[in-house]
Amino acid sequence: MQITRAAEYGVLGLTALARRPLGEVVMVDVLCAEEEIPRSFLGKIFQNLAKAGIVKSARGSGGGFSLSRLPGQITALEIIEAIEGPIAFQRCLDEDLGCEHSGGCALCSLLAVAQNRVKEVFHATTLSDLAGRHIPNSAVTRARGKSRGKIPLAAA
Amino acid sequence: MQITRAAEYGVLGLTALARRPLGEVVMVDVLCAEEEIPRSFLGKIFQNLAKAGIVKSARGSGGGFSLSRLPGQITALEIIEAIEGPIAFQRCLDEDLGCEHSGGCALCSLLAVAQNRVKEVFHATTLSDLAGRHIPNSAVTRARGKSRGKIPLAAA
DNA sequence: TCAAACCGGACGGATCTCGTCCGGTATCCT
DNA sequence: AGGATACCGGACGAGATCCGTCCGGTTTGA
Ligand code: SF4
Ligand code: SF4
Repeated sequence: MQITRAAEYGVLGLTALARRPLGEVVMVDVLCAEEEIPRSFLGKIFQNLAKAGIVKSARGSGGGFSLSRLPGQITALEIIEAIEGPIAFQRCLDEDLGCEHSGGCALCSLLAVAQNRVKEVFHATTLSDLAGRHIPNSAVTRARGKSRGKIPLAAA
Repeated sequence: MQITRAAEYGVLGLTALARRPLGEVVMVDVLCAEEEIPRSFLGKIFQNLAKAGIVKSARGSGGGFSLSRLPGQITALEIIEAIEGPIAFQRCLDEDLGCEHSGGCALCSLLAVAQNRVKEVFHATTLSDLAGRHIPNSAVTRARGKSRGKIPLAAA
């Protein structure tokens, strides 16, 4: 019952991208430094994001990634499903290669509801929402290094 | 992003128990047969349920498990958390040994909401709800064996 | 031509999942 | 008392998944 780190890093990396004007091309090295994510891992994750059409990739020198849409038009659901695959609480809810029991199963009905609730939440949240209430990891660790105290909140 | 089989089996086993009058003592062998669950696995799962106070265990010959409360007073949340541990979408949401970033993280706020949605759903569903809309696995496979067709729905 | 940057798959250690097994203990029956 | 029965609890192990890393290949710009 957990989101993977890949999804977590993906979202974090995208917020770093969303902080910039639309279309600006940024290398994964820069994103990694800002959010303190292992470099080669984020590279791999962004490949999926590119394949899903959420970011555009530019190769060669001066290349990198750029958002392919406005942050307000990218939902958290899209991002997470692009990275983790479709969210499915149970095999019967994903593909129909699930068990034959589906028709009369106590769990299926319960899990279907629960799963749809989280999909709703993820669908209603956009990348710009996320970026808005986010403080980059690098800023957090810098502050912690200096003052060993509270981190000032962005929206407070 | 999945419920484990242990939780699935646990719920299924409990519905089998809930089909009987309150307090009736049933061996795990019987529960397993009804819901077609590996025997030694369900035994292990019911140990957790006993520890959580959801079922009572009776040892020795003629022993087994019995519900310790009315099915209407046992929530799905209880059952699942007894088996899987607390529902936590992310380490920072579980214990406070999470990352220092919590204060300004884009994900924490999103995941906290999503997680609470599923907790609500699980909390609002009781074992009697589940048992009511459930057809035992053994009945399903028997029907499939005979007719190779549709399984009649309980509530339709 | 050369260097920069992504692409894509292979790989490996760590952890978790799904069970099984077995000796121990409590209970009941005779 | 002596079995037989059934849960207890921990160890074990095969397999899958997670978390990254690595490296050779390809595209692009200078
Ligand atoms: S037993 Fe129920 S919840 Fe589990 S896979 Fe089958 S239909 Fe789905
Ligand atoms: S980065 Fe955010 S979501 Fe992830 S563990 Fe830290 S506070 Fe929680």
